Amino acid sequence: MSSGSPAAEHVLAVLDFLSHGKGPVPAATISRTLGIPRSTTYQLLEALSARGFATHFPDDRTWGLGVRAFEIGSGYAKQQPLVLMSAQLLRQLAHDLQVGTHLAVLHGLDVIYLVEERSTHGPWLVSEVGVRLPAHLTATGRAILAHLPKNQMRALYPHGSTLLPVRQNRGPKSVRDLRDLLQQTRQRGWSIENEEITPGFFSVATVIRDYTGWPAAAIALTGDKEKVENDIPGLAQRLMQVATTIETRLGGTGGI
Amino acid sequence: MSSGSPAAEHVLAVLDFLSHGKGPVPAATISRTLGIPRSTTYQLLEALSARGFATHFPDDRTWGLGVRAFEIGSGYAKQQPLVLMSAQLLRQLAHDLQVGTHLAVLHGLDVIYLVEERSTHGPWLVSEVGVRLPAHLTATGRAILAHLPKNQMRALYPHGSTLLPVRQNRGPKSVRDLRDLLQQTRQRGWSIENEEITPGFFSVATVIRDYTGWPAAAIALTGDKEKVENDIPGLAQRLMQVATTIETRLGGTGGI
DNA sequence: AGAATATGTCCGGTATATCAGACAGGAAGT
DNA sequence: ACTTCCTGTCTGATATACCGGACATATTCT
Repeated sequence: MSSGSPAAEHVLAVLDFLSHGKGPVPAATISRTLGIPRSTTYQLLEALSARGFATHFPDDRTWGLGVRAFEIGSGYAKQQPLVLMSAQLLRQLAHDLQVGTHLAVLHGLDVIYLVEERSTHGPWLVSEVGVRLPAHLTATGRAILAHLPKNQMRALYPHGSTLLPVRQNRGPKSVRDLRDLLQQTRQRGWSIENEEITPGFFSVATVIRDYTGWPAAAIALTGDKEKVENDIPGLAQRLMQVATTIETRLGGTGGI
Repeated sequence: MSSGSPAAEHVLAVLDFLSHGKGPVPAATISRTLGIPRSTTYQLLEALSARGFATHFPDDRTWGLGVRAFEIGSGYAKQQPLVLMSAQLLRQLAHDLQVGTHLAVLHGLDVIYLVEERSTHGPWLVSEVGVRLPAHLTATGRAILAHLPKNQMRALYPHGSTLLPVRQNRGPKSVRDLRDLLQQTRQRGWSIENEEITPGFFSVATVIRDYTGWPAAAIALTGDKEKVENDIPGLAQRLMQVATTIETRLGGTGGI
C-alpha cells in the first residue's frame, strides 16, 4: 500500500538499506539496488546526511550510516519502560547464574532482541541487540507465539501443512509441529530451544505480558547445554520470578 | 541547505521528533510542532509505519517510534568495528575495577555515548548509550577535543571570549578556559571530569585515534569520586592500555 | 598517456505530490 | 443527550519535485 509520498518511502528505503549492509557503499550501489534514479539518490543522501543519518566518505567515495541512526535506536529503547526495567533485572540474573540473558519482541514472523546481558567472561551470543531471528526457532519467539490469540496465530501461520525454515536441521518442520510445540510451552509456562540456533547452547524463555494481557515480549536465559540441562525447572522458576517482577512493575496482569 | 526533496526532509524530521520525545504523541502534535500540514503528516506517518519506523496506537490515538528504529541503531553499532571491539574490553575493565566505563564520539559540539558498561550492582550513569552531552563538559569530549587539529577546534569554537554553558556551576566558562584545559589534557595524555556532570562522580578518559591518527572516539571510566581520586594516574594507565589495545586491533597509529 | 568508467552537481520539462479543505466517525466535555 | 473537538481519510487544483540527461572532475583500467 503506497503512502502517497514516494520520496518519503525512498528515503526510508535508503536508510533501511544502509543499516543492513556491512558498511559504506557507493551511491550507485544504492541507486541500482533500490531502483531509484541517480540524481534522486543524491538528493535523498543529501537529506539523510544533513541530519546525520548518513555520512559521506569522500576518500572512499562511499556513503554509510550516520551516528544519528544510533541515537534513533537508543531513543526507542529509552521510550520502552519494558526495556529499561528489564535490563537491570536481566543483568543481575546473568551475573547470579553466570548465563546469558536477553529480551526479545515479536516483529512479523521474527523476534528482535532489545536487551542482551552476558555474564562476565561469557561467550558471544547470536542474540545480540538488534539481531532478528525466526520466532519459531527461538525460545523467546516460542514463548510469545504460545500466548498469542488464535486469530493472530492463524494470521501469521495460515496453513498447518506449511513447511517452516529450520537451522541445524532441527526445530518444528511444519506449522502443525509448531502448534504442538507451543501447546507444550503453554502447559509448562516456559519454552526451550535446544541447539536449534547455535550448537551447544540451550535456552529457556518465558513470556512478558503487558497490562492488557498481551504477550509483549519474552525474556530468556542461554547457557552451555550441559550446564543448563542440569536444572531446567529451577532455571525456569528463576526466570518466571523475574518476569513476574517486570510485569508487576509495568502494571501487567501477570498471566490473568 | 535544502536537499531538494522536502518530503524526504520532513519524514526524517518526523522520525527525529518521535525519537526525542518521551513516547507516543497525537498526529496533531507532530504536525503543529514540525509545521507540516495535517494531511501530509498522515502520509509521512503511513510511510514510516509501513516500514516499522513508527507505530500507531489506535486506543490512545497516538503515534510512536517503531522497533525498526531500534534495528537501525543496532545496525550502526554493528558496522562500527570500534564499537564491537571496545565493548568487550570495556566490560572487562568495568568488572576488574568495579567502575562504569563507556565510549563516546564527537558530533558537533556534543559527545554521543555508543558503549556503556556498568559494573555489576553499579549505579545508573548519565552516559547511557544514545545520550548526548556537551563535549567540553565531559571527560570523553575533552579527550577528543584535545587532539583535534587547530583548524577544527577553531571551526567548532571560533571566538576565545565566547561563554560556554556549564552545569553544576562548574567547568570551563569560556573557550579560552577550555583551550587551557585541553592543553593540560594533551600534556597528561588523559582528561578528567570532576563532578561537572553529576555530583559525586569523577571520570577519567583517553582518546582513541583511528588509522589516520584522527581522534575518532574516547573511552572513559567513571566512579565514585572518593574512590577514583585515590589513584587517578593508576586508573588512567589502565585506561590508556585498553585504548592502545583497541587502536592496535583497529590498525590505528597509537598516538603518532 | 590516454581511454573508459564512476562520482557528484546541475538544469528544466512535465508528471505528480502536496496540502487546503471537506467529510465521517469517535472521544471528550457539558 | 447533545455539542464540541479531534482523528483519520479522501479529493483535486496547482505549485513543484522528480528524474533524464548533460557536464566537470576524479579514479581506474589499459
